[in-house]
Amino acid sequence: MSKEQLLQYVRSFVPLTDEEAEQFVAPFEEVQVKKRQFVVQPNFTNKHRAFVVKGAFRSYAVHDGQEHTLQFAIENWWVSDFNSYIYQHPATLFIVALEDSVLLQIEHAKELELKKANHKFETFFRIMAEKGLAFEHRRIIFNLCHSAEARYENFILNFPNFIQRVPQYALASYLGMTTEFLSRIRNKKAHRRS
Amino acid sequence: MSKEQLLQYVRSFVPLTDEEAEQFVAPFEEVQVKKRQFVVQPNFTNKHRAFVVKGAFRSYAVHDGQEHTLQFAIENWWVSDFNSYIYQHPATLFIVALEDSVLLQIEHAKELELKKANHKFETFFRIMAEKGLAFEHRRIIFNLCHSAEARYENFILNFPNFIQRVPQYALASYLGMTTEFLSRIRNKKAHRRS
DNA sequence: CTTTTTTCTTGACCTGCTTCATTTTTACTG
DNA sequence: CAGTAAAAATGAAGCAGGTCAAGAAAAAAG
Repeated sequence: MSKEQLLQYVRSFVPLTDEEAEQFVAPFEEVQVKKRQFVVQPNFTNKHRAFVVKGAFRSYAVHDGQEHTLQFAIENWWVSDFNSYIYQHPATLFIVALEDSVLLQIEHAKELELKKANHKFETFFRIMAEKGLAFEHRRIIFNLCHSAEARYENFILNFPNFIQRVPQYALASYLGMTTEFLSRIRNKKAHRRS
Repeated sequence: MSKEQLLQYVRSFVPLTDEEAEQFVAPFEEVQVKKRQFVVQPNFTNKHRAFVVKGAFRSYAVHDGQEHTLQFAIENWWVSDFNSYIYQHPATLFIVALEDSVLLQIEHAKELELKKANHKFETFFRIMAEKGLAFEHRRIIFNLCHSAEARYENFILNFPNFIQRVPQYALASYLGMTTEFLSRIRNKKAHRRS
C-alpha cells in the first residue's frame, strides 16, 4: 500500500515505533490525479501538503503571460504552494500533474496536530524544512553565479531522472531562460559531440 | 543583557516558562565582531549559528572573481552558511560584518541537544526553517518573474531599513546585477522624480 | 584635516539572452 | 492511424544588462 512508501521515507529521517508509524500516516489520504489536472490554483488556499507516491508535478507562477517554474516533484518529493500552505492564505502558484499520479495528502490542521502530538513528528517536519531551505540556498547561489548554459549542465548532472519526465519549456522556465534559448544550448551541445 | 533580546524573539514564536527560557539561552555565547571581520570562510566548517543582537552582516560566494550575495542580516536575524552548518561540512560562503556587531552564537552540537531536550525548542527551529524556506520561495519566484529594475524597487519596498546599511555593490550582487547597472537604475529613477 | 582606500558614477562598446515569426517534430485523441 | 494539438527547433533582429576604463565622491585611516 502507498502508505508503506511514505513510512519508509519518514523512517529514513526519524525512527518510529509501529504505533507511532500508524499514528503518523492515519491522517493522510490517497488521491489519484490525471495528467494536466491542477491540484493548486492561485487565489484558492492550498489546504493540503502532498507526498508524491507516483507521478510528477510542476509548480509555477504566471506573470505577464509567462510561466515561471518554482519546482518539480516526482516520487518521494513533496508538493505544495509552501507560502500558501504554511500561512494558510491564498495561493499564487499553479501546481499541475505532468503525468497520471498518486498523492498522499494531509490537511493543514491535521499536520499541526501531528506535530503537537509527538516530538518525533515535529522533528521530521523540522528536518524537511531545513533540507528544503539548504537546497534553495544552493540553488540561489548557483543561479547568481552561473550562465544559462552552466545552469542547464548542472541540472542534468544533479537531476538526470527529471530530464526525461519534464517538458523542455518547463525546465527552461525553472532555469530562468526561454524555451528557445534552452533549445539552442542543447543543439550546440549535440553538435559539439559529433 | 543581550540574551533578553534573543528570548523576546524566541517567545514571539513559542511560549516558554522562565525555566525553559533559561535552559534555551544557556548555550549561547556573546561575541563582539568588528566591521570587515569574517565570521565564516570557505573550506572551514561553520560550527555556529548566530543571532544578530546588533550590527549587520553579509553572506556571499566568490565565483570567477565576482562576489554574489546570498543574504544580509541585521538585528533579530540569524547568520550562518546554512548548508555548512546543518550538514557540518566545509563552508562555501564568506560571512562578513558590515558594521561593528554583537552576536549570540550557539554550537551545532549544543543546538542538537536543545532540540532533543524540549519539544518546544524543536518547534522553534522548525518554525525558523519553514519561514526561511517560504521566504526563499518568494524570492526565487520574484527573481524569475521580474527585471533588474523591478527587483530593486521590490527590495526598497520590502527592506527599507536595509538600504541605508548595506553597500550598493553588495545589494547589486544580491539582486543579481552589476554595481554599474544598479547605479544607472538609481540615477534614472532620480531624474524621473525631478 | 590630509592622505589613502573604498565605493559610486559615467560613458562607450559589447554580448548573452529574448522576442517574434515560422517550420518541424512529437504526442494525443477520436 | 489519420488528424489535430502541443512541444521543440530554427532564423533574424533587438535589447536588457554586462564589461572595461576612467573619474568623482565618500569614508576610513593616519
